[in-house]
Amino acid sequence: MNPQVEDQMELISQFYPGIYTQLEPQQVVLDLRRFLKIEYVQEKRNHEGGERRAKERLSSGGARKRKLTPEQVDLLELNFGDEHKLESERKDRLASELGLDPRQVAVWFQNRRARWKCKKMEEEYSRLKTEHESAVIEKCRLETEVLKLKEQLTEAEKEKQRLLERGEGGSSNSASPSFSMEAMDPPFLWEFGMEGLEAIFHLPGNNYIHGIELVNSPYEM
DNA sequence: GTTCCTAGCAAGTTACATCA
DNA sequence: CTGATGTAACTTGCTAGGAA
Repeated sequence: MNPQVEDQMELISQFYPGIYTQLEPQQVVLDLRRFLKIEYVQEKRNHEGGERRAKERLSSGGARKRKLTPEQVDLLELNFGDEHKLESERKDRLASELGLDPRQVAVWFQNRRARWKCKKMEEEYSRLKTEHESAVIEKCRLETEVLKLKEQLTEAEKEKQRLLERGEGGSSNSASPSFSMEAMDPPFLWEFGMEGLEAIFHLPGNNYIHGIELVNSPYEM
């Protein structure tokens, strides 16, 4: 038998006399470590505390994983609803009321806090996801609007160019090749009537814009 | 001030019960 | 029987308080 197993057997024989004698030592060590979870290595740092806890666990039933009754869970949930933290006094009182080990109550609260946090994170994720999706939709809508406006701007500029060319052809006093509001005398504009003006400055949906400002728009291609 | 012990917690993991 | 799921119990690493 290797020294470590020997040590473990000694430890086990102290706590659980009579149990190991009927079985192979290796099997006893494996089984007891499995079912009673004797933290041999960890107990080195806190040996006495570990022994005490191991004994407490054995005295309170030994076997692990006992499903709590609905009544026990109800009372625990009720207490958790009041306060997520569990001070020592409340833990002992609850354990006594429920007929459980105080450690079980502590473990239940730890697990319950973990589940609560997990659920909160899921809710937060869901909320952020919805927000993100709304933002993406709004971004698409705005991009589409920008495209439409660019098209309208292009059309307006083409129309402006056509009008300028017609103006140049019919009048010899217009020397400036570039378009500007200042360069256009009111009589010149009025020559084309209201239809000509609207072709330049009117946008569908009652959106009137300033031609010059749109030319310098940040959305310009 | 330092060391040791104890208790509690979060995060991650394991083991078991239950169900489809 | 088996895989998925929920959860009790455990492990690890850390912190804090009290006693020696």
